[in-house]
Amino acid sequence: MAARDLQERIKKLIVDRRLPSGAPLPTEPELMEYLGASRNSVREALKALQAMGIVEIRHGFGTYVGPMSLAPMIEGLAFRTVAGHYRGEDSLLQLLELREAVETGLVSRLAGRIPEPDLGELDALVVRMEQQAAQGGAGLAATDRAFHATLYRGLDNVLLSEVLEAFWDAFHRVHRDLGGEPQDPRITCRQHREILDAVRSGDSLRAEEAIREHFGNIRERLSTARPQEPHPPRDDRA
Amino acid sequence: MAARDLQERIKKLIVDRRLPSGAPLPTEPELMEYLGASRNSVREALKALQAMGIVEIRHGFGTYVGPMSLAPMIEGLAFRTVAGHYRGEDSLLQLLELREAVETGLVSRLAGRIPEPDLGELDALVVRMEQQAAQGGAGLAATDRAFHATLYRGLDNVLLSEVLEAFWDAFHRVHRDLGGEPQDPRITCRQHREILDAVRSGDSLRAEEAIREHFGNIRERLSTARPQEPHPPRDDRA
DNA sequence: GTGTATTTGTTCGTATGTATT
DNA sequence: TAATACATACGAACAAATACA
Repeated sequence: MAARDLQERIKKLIVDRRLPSGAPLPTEPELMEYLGASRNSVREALKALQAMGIVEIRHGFGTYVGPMSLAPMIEGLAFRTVAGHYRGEDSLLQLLELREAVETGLVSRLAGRIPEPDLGELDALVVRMEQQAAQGGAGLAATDRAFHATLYRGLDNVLLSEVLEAFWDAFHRVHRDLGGEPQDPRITCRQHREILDAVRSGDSLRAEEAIREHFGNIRERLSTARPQEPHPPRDDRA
Repeated sequence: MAARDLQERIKKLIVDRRLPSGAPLPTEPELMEYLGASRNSVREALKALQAMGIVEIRHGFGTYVGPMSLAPMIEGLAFRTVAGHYRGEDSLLQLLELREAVETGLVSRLAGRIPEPDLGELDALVVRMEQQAAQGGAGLAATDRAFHATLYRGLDNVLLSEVLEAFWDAFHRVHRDLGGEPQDPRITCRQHREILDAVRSGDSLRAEEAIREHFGNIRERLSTARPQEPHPPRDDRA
């Protein structure tokens, strides 16, 4: 029996039965009978589906419908970027440009249309970012991530928000695993403040420019730091 | 031995040895010895990596480093969208809005900066599209895909282009599998012509508006056609 | 075209670890 | 603590596809 078919039939089973995220899947013996395949074949199919985030396997407990998050996409993007980097491509720069291209387009549409509570939250995030910058910079990355996530929440499109977060995660994971130098925290803070002021004022062009400058800063750090690195890479985590 | 580790160690092997796409991986017996695991465990790890597009397994031939394409991302997005649709979410609309948000931002940056040969190619594509529309509409989808791909080629970022194509593929695969009605070919042709004229003229706002109108057209077909569909879904292909 | 070696695909049986009851 | 159900892991065998002499 073709292994490729097994994956498709399990996916079909999830869709047909309208199983929501977290719903239990049939056990392996049940799947063996339902699919007419051996345990190993079923397991290989489940492993592949797990890698795509479609199912979730909990040891000694059972198999469940996955959270349908974009985590596998992050995984794939990150690996593609790391592998490309060590082969001499400027894959990390391309990933950064991808983020820049998407975010500049979005922020200009968003300027002046961010709900008040989100603006307040962004204020608080910038303040926290300034505190963390003054105290050595611990936790800065998380705050930066939250800032970008909150900024684009007003788009009211969960998928779009998740994609942006996925791009952020992939970039920062690769940047960290490759030992990239962190930004100057004060400059980063100032630029986030400027982004917030711009979108609050409703000036699309200014907001776009603020984002562009923010990314320009990161890009400079990227190109000046290491043209190529010969040392063995760190292992990236699950 | 944790199965999760095996995947990571195989990925690490690829990166450490700087294996390019298409390079042969060690055979399963070799991996068994190198990783100190049984054949079944090795195979499960390989299956998972295959699902992520990191390795490619060819029956009776060998295992190779994958093409690192975004095909798994398309697969994941498509399934997530289909599953969400049948659970009553407007996931397909969200996917369309994701494309619209990204493309409107990009086309305004691109207006007036598309190299002449690409403009000529776009011309030819619109002409072909009009021919296909007149002849019943066969092959229209492929031409539409090529139009969007060529349009954003000038961004000179392979990753960005691939991501956009991935979004296109995911949307159209789901739309087709869900039995969505095709657009009116004449309207589609006219809108693509307008997009081309706008970007050629260099008018950013006009280009943005043209893209928005194009997507607005698709969105209407989407919302009027089927609020919810109770019939069992088609199987989606590998 | 045949046969053989290599490599992946599939299956079975068995033992072990883990969580629920 | 014991019993049960489940996933995890290993080893061995045979089938199928491919390459090469």
